[in-house]
Amino acid sequence: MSASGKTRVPGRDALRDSVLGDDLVFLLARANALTLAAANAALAEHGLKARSYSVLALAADGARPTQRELAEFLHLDPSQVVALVDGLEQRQLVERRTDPADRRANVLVATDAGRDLFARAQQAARAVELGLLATVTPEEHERLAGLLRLLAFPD
Amino acid sequence: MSASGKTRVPGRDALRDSVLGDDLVFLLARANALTLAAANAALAEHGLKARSYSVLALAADGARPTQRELAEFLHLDPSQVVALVDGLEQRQLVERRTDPADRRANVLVATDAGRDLFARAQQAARAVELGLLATVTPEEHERLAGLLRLLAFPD
DNA sequence: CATGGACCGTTGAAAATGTCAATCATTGGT
DNA sequence: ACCAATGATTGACATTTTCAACGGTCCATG
Repeated sequence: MSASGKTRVPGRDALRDSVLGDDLVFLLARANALTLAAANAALAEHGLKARSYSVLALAADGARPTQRELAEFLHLDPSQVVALVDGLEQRQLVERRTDPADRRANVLVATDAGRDLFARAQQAARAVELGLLATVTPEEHERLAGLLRLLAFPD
Repeated sequence: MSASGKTRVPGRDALRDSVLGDDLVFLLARANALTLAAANAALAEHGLKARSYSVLALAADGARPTQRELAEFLHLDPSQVVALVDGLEQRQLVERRTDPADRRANVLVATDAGRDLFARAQQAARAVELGLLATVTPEEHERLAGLLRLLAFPD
């Protein structure tokens, strides 16, 4: 062989060096897909997916979000939140409490069991995240999170 | 008022400061959703979505990818690639050529019209990307791309 | 050179997600 | 007291994802 010590499959990495290799939207989509798959796999043993994990997380740390707020924050349709909360409530991980300040709204609160499960699931989630970024310094890890926050919450 | 000069809606940003605010998987999902929506909106005037744009991009820069390679690279099921290519081929933006080296495989090539459209769409796509990261230095922009590549292509 | 297992693209169906409109109960402004 | 606006819910519909099966082609064996 000629040039360098690269271990690249011919067809595959010609694509990686193509126009899309610099396309942020594409990189984001692909990174998200892989990352999501890893997270779902890790959360499966707790009976959760990334979605239900997120809802449980927000219920578990006492923010007392309404379903509307959940929908906005998770970028979901309110009807999807209904289904998600239904699932968690049936498993007694979470309770709907009508907001005393606005009786149309339901506020989400985690049960003890919910907090327990979340604590365990969170460990798994953190392990995945560290595994994904194992090759990167903690500073870069945090920098990535910061830049993603900019994209995720454009004020 | 009391503490700081923050302009935060009470309910909304309590969530942002919750556990999920540091969760890479969540940030990635949300950033991806917003970014994808912006890209789709911008590409719509060219009759494309992020998906078809990606396929067209890979066909247009002469990498001559097979559909299998496309599927792997775009993290899609081969059957989805069929539909995507069907659409582009019907619009005469792309051609299927059976790979002379392996007559099972189709190689994708952009037509002149396809390259033209891609050139225009690419400008729109770049504008979106710059708009999304307008508040960030070019160095940080590139750093973000680099970190996302790590997640998107874990070798 | 014949054969069989693996691979490519295609099809079709099933499951999961995303999107939307209509409804009921409640709220808050006038 | 009224009425437009809002939160949750339901049900319908479109889109996306995932999977299994198939015909055509390749290639490593015998």
